[in-house]
Formats: sequence, structure tokens, C-alpha cells
Amino acid sequence: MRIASFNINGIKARMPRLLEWLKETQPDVACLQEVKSQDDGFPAEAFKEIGYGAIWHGQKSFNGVAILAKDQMPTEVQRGLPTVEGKPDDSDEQARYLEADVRDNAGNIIRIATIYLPNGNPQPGPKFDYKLAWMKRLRARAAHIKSLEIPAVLAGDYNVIPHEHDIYNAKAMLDDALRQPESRASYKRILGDGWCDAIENQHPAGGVWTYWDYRSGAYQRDHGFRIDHLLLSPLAADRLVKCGVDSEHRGREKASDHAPTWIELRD
DNA sequence: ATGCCCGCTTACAGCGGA
Repeated sequence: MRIASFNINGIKARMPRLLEWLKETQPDVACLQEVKSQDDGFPAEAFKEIGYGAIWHGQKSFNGVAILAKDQMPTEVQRGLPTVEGKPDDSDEQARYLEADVRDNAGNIIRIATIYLPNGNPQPGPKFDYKLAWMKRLRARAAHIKSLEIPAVLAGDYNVIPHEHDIYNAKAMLDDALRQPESRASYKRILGDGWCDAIENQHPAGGVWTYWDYRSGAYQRDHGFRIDHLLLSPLAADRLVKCGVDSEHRGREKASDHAPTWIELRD
């Protein structure tokens, strides 16, 4: 069972590359972020034609998330991140969270969330405050999911560089929201509740990148960092076989600035 | 210190991204 996370940076511009990647790597589940499309413009039919059911939470111009599943339709569980108290948060208009159940090859349910965590720049400021508040809400939702004691995968662009060894140069981006101590501490608190960061678990020495800036030839110079994460509940972590990054796809024409990041769970 | 590149928009310049 392969489950992938991919910040596509605009579904209209990325559709050829996205379809190509789906056909080449055949993920069972693909969590997408930065769809940048209204609900009406989502190309569900094109995914259906290659065997993927899809649900999506769109927004004009910005943000937007989706879950694709091969040979099945994901069953939507939660659209938008609730408040810390677990109520719908009507004040948050940004489409950054979608949660669904899918079935594995044995027919058992796996809970999936696609996450586009706020960037938070510039910091300090209201955008950084929003990021940290959003992370508190995510932690509360994750705790709820964990309490269900089911296999669950929280996959997405977390916009957090967890450690010094998760960036090409420890001195780079020192003032950036992605690597502030508050961002890292908030991410660490979620992991501390019992979630396993798959890539960190399998590559403890670091040096794995999922994002390379478009500017300054960052990909060619391998100036990357790791911000796309798949967090596994204990019952999912027990089934982790391997994980990786399709970094070669970052080097193709008209690529996203993120590379697809994936895990494989045993059946 | 700022922009670099890229995608988006009742677009053709400005914003957001990271």
C-alpha cells in the first residue's frame, strides 16, 4: 500500500506532470496540496479516467487540498480543521485540511488526512500567529484520530523543517517561519503525542529533501530541505516497510517546487 | 538588504509562496 504526499503548486499548471507521476508510480493514495483551484475547476474526470477516485477542498487562487485513491472513492470524514474544542471553525476560510477513510488491499480502513499547514512568513506577525494557532488545532485533531486506535496517516506540506539536518545548510533561512523554534516545538509536540514521522524514522541522519526553491538553481545545487511529512499512527507505523522521495520528478520540465514523498505499508 | 522563479488573477502587475 503506497501512500504519497505531493504539493503540486497549482493543479492547472501541473496536470501533465501529475498524471505522469500517477501513472509511473501508481500510488494507492495521493494526498495533494496547493491545488489552487476552486471546487468547480477540479479535474475529477481526468483522474477517474486513469482509475482514481477523488475528493477535494478547493479555494480560489490559493491553498486547496485533495485526496486521490486508486480504484476506490475516498469516504470523506472531515472538511476543514475543527477548533481545538472540536467544533467547526467557520472563521477559517483557508482550504488546508481534508480527511477521509480509504480501504487497503485487505479491505481494512485506513484514515488519511491531507494537510497544507500555513507557511507563517513573515515572522513575527499575524501570519506566524495563524500558523501556530493552526498547529494547535491540528494537534487536537490528530489526538482525536489517535484515540480511535486505527491505522492513520497525516500526510502533507507541514511547512516545518524539523531539525538542523533537514536543511542543506544549517545557517540558511535563519529568520524563516519554517524553522523557528516555536514551529519546531509545535511539530515536536504532535510527534510526542505518539505519531511517527516516517522519513525521520527511516533516515535518522537526515539529509533527505522534499522541497527545492525555484530560484537560484536550488535543485541543481541540491539546496533543499524537508517540509513534506507523513505522520503515522502506531497501527500504521507497525506496518511501515519503506519510504522515499521521488526527487527525480522535481528536475523535470514544469515541475512543482516540491517532490512527491511516500510511504509503503505492508498489507 | 532585496530579489532570484513560478503560479495565480474578471490578470498584463502584484501578491503569495518558502
